[in-house]
Amino acid sequence: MVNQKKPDKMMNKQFATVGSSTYQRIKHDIIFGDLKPGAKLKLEGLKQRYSTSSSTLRETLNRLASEGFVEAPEQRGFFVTPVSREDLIEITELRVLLECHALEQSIENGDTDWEGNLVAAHHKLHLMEQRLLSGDESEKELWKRYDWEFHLAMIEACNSKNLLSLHSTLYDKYLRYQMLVLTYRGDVAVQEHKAMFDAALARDASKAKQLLEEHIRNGLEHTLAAM
Amino acid sequence: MVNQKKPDKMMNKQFATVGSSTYQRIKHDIIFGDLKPGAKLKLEGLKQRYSTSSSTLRETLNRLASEGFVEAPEQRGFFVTPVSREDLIEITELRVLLECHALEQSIENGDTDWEGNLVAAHHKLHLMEQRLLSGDESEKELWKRYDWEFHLAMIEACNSKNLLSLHSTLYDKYLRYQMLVLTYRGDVAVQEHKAMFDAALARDASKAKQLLEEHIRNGLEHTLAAM
DNA sequence: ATTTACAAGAATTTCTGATATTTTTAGATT
DNA sequence: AATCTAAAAATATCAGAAATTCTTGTAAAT
Repeated sequence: MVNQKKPDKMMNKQFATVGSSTYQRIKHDIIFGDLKPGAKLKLEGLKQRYSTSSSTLRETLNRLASEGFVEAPEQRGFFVTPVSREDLIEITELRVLLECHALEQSIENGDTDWEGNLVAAHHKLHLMEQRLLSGDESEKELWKRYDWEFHLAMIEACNSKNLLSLHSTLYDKYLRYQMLVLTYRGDVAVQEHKAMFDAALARDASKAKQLLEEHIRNGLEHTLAAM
Repeated sequence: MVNQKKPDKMMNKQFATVGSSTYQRIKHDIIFGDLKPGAKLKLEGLKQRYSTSSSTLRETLNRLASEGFVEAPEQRGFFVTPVSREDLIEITELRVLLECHALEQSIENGDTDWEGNLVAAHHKLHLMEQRLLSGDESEKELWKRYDWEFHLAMIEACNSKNLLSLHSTLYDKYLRYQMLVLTYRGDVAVQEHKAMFDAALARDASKAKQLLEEHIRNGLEHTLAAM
């Protein structure tokens, strides 16, 4: 007999509650630019757009405000956090600091599972990059997902939930800037990924860190130039 | 509790809205242990305790959840985030990483205002430490405020709002652990503060970083031993 | 004795609607 | 152009109720 505990709930497993679904959707729309930087977020409008009530919306917006995707000046409502060159530079510097540190720890602690996961993540990213190089730019979201999963796989064995959590938020903030300029660095980025991947598997933490730092900084230059 | 003073025209209004006041109060009660780690936060009870409605409370708890002071498992309500040795170690490592980096930047960029602020902050901290050494442990909140203001003054010229914001949250999390064991390291900490202060004023970034790292790690050992 | 099943009760999530307060706007005045 | 004020818009807060989910105690089954 197949063991199916709760077949009816498994369908809606993706987003259990209206609250978390709304959170995901608004965050997505901010990161992918559907909600423009600086835009006023009027409760009335959002109620319509996301088919939900003001209580749920205010909870969501408060969460996003505390993460830095939304600004909530006292008694003046909510705004999408504006973008700026300075902010992008700050975000990037922090990402270099945290991600490099996490990478070092991860390379030190990573076990066989970590390696396996990393190989898989790099493979999937590489396949996607081939498609992008051949001109198929149709699936930006998928591309960024694989990029995220690769970077996460690299640092996942760092042994610090707090660090992974901070890094995840930073990555999302960086991602918004990337989506804003919306260009692909092409073959260069592919090679950088491959080099980092090799250094990590070879457990060469020092080299991996250096490559990662260059990779992130190159991305910054590319994005700054396009702003 | 970390408290930014706002030199506004309306100083008499400590907290403008019910929401922000409730936020401050609950955060304070978590950090200072009035709301115990792991405790269930029942809406009914909180409504009474903080004299506010469930909407406002849910907004507040969502914010605190996103900062990591509260856990909000889906459809099971809210809990004060539990404590653990591992978490304390993670927090400490992150604080070393971020605060040392910020200190380096700050020493590099700090101008005359920065120096003046730092001198003042260290002076106030030092006065308070003298009182503590002479046995007057009556004002722990004040002591921690001066400690915070000193550490903040050290890194305030780092030129990164994002970094200062992350650091502030980390400091608060670390503070909860300190308040949990509630002991004073005494003369040793006083000397560490003085040495860091001198190195920072002398613009010796490398030495200041090293001293800061030791200072934070010594605090960790002290807290771990008392847990 | 331990596990399973299920119904009653408790708690949470979500929504509606109402009120007080504050901010924004638009028009009038200087 | 700058300022003031009244009206309109938006926000913050609250109370309460419906729907859903979780918890728990008790009975039934293994």
